[in-house]
Amino acid sequence: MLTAKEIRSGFIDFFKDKGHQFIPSAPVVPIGDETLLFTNAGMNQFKDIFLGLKQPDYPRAANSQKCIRVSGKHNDLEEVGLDTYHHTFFEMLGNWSFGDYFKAEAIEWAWQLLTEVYRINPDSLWATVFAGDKDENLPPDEEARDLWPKITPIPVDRVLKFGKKDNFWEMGTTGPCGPCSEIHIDLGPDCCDMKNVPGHRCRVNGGCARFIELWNLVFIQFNRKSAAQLDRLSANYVDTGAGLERIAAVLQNKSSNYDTDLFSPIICAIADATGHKYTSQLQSETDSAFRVIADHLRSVAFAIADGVTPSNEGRGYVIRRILRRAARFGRVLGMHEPFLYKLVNVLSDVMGNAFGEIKERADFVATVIENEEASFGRTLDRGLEIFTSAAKNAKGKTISGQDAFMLYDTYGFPLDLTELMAREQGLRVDTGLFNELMEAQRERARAAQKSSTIAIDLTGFQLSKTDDSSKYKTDSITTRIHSWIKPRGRFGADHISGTLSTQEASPPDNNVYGETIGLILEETCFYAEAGGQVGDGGEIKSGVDKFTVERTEKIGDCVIHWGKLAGSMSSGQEVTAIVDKERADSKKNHTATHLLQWALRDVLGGSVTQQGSLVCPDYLRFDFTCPKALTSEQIRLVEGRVNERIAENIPVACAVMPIDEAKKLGAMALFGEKYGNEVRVVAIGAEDESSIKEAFSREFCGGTHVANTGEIGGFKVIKEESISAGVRRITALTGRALNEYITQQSKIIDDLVEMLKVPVEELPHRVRKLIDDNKDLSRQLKSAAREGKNATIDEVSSLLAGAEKIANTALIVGRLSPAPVAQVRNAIDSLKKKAKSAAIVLGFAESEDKALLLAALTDDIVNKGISASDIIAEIATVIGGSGGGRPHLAQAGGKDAAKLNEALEIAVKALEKKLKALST
RNA sequence: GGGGACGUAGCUCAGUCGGGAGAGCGCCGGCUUUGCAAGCCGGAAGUCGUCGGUUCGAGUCCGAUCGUCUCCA
Repeated sequence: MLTAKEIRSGFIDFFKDKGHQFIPSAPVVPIGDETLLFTNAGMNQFKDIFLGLKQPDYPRAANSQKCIRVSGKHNDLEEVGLDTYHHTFFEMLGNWSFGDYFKAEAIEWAWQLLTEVYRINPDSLWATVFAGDKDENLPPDEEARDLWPKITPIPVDRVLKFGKKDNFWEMGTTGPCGPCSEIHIDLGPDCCDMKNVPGHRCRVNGGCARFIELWNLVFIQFNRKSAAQLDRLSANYVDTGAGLERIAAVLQNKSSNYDTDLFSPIICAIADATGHKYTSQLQSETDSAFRVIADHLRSVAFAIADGVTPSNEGRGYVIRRILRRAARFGRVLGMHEPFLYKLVNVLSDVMGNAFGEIKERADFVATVIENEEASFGRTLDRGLEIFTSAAKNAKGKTISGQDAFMLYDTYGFPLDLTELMAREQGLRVDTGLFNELMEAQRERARAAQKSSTIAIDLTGFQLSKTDDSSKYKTDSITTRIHSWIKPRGRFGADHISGTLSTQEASPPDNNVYGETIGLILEETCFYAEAGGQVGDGGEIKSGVDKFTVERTEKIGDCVIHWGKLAGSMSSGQEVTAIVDKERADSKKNHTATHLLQWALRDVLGGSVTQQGSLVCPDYLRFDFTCPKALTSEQIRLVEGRVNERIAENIPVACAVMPIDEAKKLGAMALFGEKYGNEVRVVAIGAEDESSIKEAFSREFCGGTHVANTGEIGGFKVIKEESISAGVRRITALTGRALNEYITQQSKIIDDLVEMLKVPVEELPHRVRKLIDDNKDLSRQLKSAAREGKNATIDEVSSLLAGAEKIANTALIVGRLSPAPVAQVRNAIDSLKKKAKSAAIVLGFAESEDKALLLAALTDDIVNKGISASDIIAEIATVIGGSGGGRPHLAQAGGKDAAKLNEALEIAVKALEKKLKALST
């Protein structure tokens, strides 16, 4: 029996024999492709070739591609675990022809591999071809239909025709597309899982498990320009895909992918960890949990190894959702504490040979998973409390849709968990309303999305290859204009040559006044955004005519300068391209980034790995793996190391070499980054190419760098923060920006010195003392008020002595000297205790235009229906203010301090009246 | 990119209509006990995330900002 490892290498070796270049799997995170969350097919990394944006390095290629399918057109997330073959993570075996061989060879080799190498019984295989589509004006693929029986021993009656849904492949709404031909296998009547479905008949594409698709051969021969327009491509491509997991199941004679040796070690490890047994049953709840966990572990682990960490947006959010789904199914198996992270080692054993990254980063992956599991535990705990109150709110035994949605949307508590717990208490959940609210949320997000996405579709433009090698050598060159990209409508664009102008007299088609357009040169010294370094800005000039470059982008091999034209320029015209002076700042920041990475590894150890970086003229940012925050001591050490190297004015050399040679030299590559066969190595500490071995820092890098570290001028970390579990971010400054920063900081210090009138070095001590004194004083004030050791109490006591009494209630009204309100309130409290029964109104003037009044009543008076807030409201108007409070205490403020005495007199009269009314 | 929630004592949180900053746990002291656990009595502990606004008065209302959690794309 073939192992999965043998099946994988068998595939690759077979196609190597047929002249194919083996291309390693691209990362599951597509670099520089924001249209795609995750790599979801083998062809992703060749997309630019199919789009005609890039020339292939080889005419034929083969690989086994790591794929994740969780969103968009192929969303299998909710299906996983319920059947034997849906996965969020899988490997796609594929072979490609880029304008080389076509249908005949693709069919012949697929058949040969399946029947001769994998030794599948030819009698069980079926083929399908495209039947054509009248609405689309697409002819049937007669060529493929004729080839099958001609090239292979398959009988004509086992070559079936299917429509557009099954046998026509499209990448998106536009772009390359073509008919496809699939190979299916008949596993025999026993494998049908739809025997109970009335009217079911086992057949190819019939929906049951007896016939399954093994391999899809796509023949790309058209380019879709619009829904109505389909053009024939000049070159034909072959793009094939076969799921490794499925083939392994067939060849290992298993009815489920989860029973193959790709999964069984993981399933065993889950059994060990949970104490449950896996019985390979479809209807079993615990077995489904096993499958979900095994599948999700693979997605999450590979995504993390390729640089995604759980977060609340984008790819990171998808990973969080998958991981939490796995954790939740873990609860079905009784696991309430983190345990998924323990499975990473087993996964690394199974997959580590084919995909080294999972082995190298196993510890990091496990740490990230463990943290995320723990965080999910906290989310659930909090959700449980909120669920309890939602359950109390339930009317008519139904938890409202709003409550269920709030639990989900705000607190991340899964709906099915809400439903499960509701059932346990004999309650239902209003899922109808929940779904409505969910849809409204989606609609909001979609509506907001439209206005912000500006993606210009350049499909099928056959863009030229720009020679941009001089970007490393110079900031200005003389060259010629090749062509233009002119945006049209919202997402479309035209690729044109000729003259564009901003002069009023020019024809409307050529007038681009105020528009952002793309300029393509024959050669350029502009650096296009890549590897974390932002694209250059600058000018492209010819006499008085000027094109201002705002941003530079590389699509395929073509460098596009986006910006605005002033004047008039034509294709073929000679121009001078000049990069902004800011480029020099980017160079400093980029070399400093390499020094930073070296220093971090020096101080923190070799486990520091780059997770991402941003180099722009103003600052640099570096993300790296590190379990906890750096101490200020560590940051100082790192800064010191970098600044030492800058002071030593060490030379920086760059060299282009084969990737194997670069690896041998120990140059650091970026995880999750894809490299070609030739890589550029930037070495700090090497005089020239020949001495690269002597450099202390060697990195794969296509960016621009200073020639000597001394040019950097200085380095300072201004921020250290966490961006997700296990990943820290450092932001730092060099050169010009650092100078500006220092100037600004020292101005602040100067201001403080001026304000506090102390020498600089005593500043911290002085501020500390101010804070301490302040704290001390407010504490003293508080305790003085509490202990009654203040003038207000004395004043108030003397008022009590001379107070009028109405039916045993003391009527205390008087004016006090200014005091803090809290102190007066406190005095009132002690007064109330002494007087037993009292009505109190006190006032004082804080300043000429600010007076305060307080009214208070003992409880016995309050109980008889008099309210302090009524009294305060009445007298507050006298001093031109307003106020309020509660029945036993109220306060008011006003602007007219001169009328304070008048207000107090009115208070006396009002209280006398009320108290007398009570006593009669 | 667009929503929602949260930020109050060392920790977990309450704080209604804008009107005296609170509880439980923990901490400190005393008593009880051979000791421990426990109990009783007492005590300390706060920039209510930060900044600004409205108001006589803001933990509470409004705006900005930082941080944490969460959903959607």
